[in-house]
Amino acid sequence: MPVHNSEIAAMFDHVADLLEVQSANRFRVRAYRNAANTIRDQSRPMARMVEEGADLSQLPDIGDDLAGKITEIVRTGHLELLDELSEDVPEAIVEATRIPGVGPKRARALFEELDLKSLDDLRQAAEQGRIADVKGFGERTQAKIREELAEGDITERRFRLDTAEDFAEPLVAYVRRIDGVQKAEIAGSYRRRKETVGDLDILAAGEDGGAIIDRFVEYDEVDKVVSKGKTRSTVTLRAGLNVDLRVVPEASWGAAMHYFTGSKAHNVAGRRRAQDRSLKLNEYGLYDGETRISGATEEGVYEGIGLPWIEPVLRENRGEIEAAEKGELPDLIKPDDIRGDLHAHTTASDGRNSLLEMAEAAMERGYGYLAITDHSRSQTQAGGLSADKLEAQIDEIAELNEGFEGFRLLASCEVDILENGDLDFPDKLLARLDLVVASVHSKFNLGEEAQTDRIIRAMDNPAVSIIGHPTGRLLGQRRAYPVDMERLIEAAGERGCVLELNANPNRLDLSDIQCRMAVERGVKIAISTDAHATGGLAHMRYGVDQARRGWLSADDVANTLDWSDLEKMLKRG
DNA sequence: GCCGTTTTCGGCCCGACTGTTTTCAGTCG
Ligand SMILES: Nc1nc2c(ncn2[C@H]2C[C@H](O)[C@@H](COP(=O)(O)OP(=O)(O)OP(=O)(O)O)O2)c(=O)[nH]1
Ligand SMILES: [Mg+2]
Ligand SMILES: [Mg+2]
Ligand SMILES: [Zn+2]
Repeated sequence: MPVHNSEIAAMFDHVADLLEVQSANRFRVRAYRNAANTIRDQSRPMARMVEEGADLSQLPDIGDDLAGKITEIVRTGHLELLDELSEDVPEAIVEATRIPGVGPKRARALFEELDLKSLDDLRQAAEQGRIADVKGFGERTQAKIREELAEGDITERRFRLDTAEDFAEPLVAYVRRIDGVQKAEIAGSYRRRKETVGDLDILAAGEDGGAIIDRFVEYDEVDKVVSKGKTRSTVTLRAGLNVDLRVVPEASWGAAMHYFTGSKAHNVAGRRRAQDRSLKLNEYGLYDGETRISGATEEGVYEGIGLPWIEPVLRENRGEIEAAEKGELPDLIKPDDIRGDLHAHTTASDGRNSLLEMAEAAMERGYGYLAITDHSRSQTQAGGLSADKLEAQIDEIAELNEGFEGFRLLASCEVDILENGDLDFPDKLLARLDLVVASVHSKFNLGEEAQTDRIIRAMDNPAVSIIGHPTGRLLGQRRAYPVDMERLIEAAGERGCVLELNANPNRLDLSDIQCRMAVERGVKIAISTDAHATGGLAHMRYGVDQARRGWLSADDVANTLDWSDLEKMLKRG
């Protein structure tokens, strides 16, 4: 699959950036951005859809023109419009718009007035005091640009959800203690439980926003106050994380939660629905003319635009509004539905706790089972087990199980998928296990087709129950290895294999969209923590949240079954 | 550039903060 959706989307976003610098019609700019989002959200590759002759203009926000441009990109690898725009607009202007407070208009003005060629030119101009000479710019803007560029890195940094929690929980507790704050909640992508967050968005209810914000910016961890008004403020924490605080009267709480939870696309869709009903929706309420008809609760806001309340995890404008309208919202899986964990390590390989300790921790969580999945022999750096050691572990598990009531350890392993798709233990040994998790831990750069073939070949072995962390990505550290997810899912479906949703907040592999595609094709998902210590079992909630973002219900998830049912489900042909 | 059971043309979400502004455009959420 030569051109990926993410690349097509990036090209459309780039077109939008360049058009914006040229002061093109802003709705045309928005059309490219909307199309980019649509493409990014598709589980199927555009390239494959073009190949099949699908009508791309059926996709939301893709019309005949953009369908043609997608086809052009798929066929040629290029977009003529983008090539032309790139000749006319220096890339450095687009780069400059990444400086907070500098948008397309001001970036272009600076580059043209001062005849700049690069970001480094801009930095020098700021240092030499030439920016303040440009009409419409002053000392403050100049100082801000100088500071931002001196700090070096202007690329947007995103934080893992678990990292964000460490900052968010004490901060929202602080906000709740501020005089005059009636209540406060974290909204934004954090409330939607996105795998990474760009910032923290905190909503507070109170009458005197100015006073509340004065206290907010005094928070110990605040490094810089970016902006500060009567209803909203932005600060940067020492860790580099931005925090937006929004303060509204309690009567607007629901509308403001709706607004601040987003996503932006979900908000815009909701506001358009309001328009269609001759109403107006903003963060203060839903209005019929001057009259507020709702706003205190989210339920009231949704009701006013003819919808049931929608779970925050679904608010991405990926069909949830249409589903809500038809009363077809999914019955999302809940943490309580989880009956056990199917991926965990012990001191036998690279874990930090014993079989018994892991078992006790699992029982404490109310589980009926825990699969012990230590590494296989090729994983020498991760303490991979020899065949003998695994045999011994199987016996040890059997012995321990005799002492448990209403709980059992499952004898398993996380067996390496070797380069040719063979497994790292002999079939005879694998046959003794309750289930087998097979994972790729080496040769990430085989190329998409070979990598996909490799994993499918592993699934050809009927011993394989689950494919572990199917893309190998590490959030913020390592990209997924190239793999054809649609083909992988189809193959898993044909073979009765389960795909793992690795719940470690460092992985969350599969993604929300991939989970959704899998269950749409009838493939079950195992939400597994890959715990390397007893504490790791608690990562389950991240996996459940990710599953919810993928529209999964309990029925779609293998480890919502009791072991007796799960055992039957895992049995292959 | 997209879209439409009241439209195939004329709309396109709506509001806060900033800086340099003499009345608001730009940027951002
Ligand atoms: N109506 C409307 N709401 C917006 C717009 N931009 C942002 N919002 C709302 C929805 C967002 O979820 C919320 C917080 O904005 P953020 O920029 O922090 O986005 P979000 O938290 O969704 O993602 P993030 O992980 O921070 O990048 O504000 C907009 O242009 N219009
Ligand atoms: Mg945010
Ligand atoms: Mg924000
Ligand atoms: Zn692994």
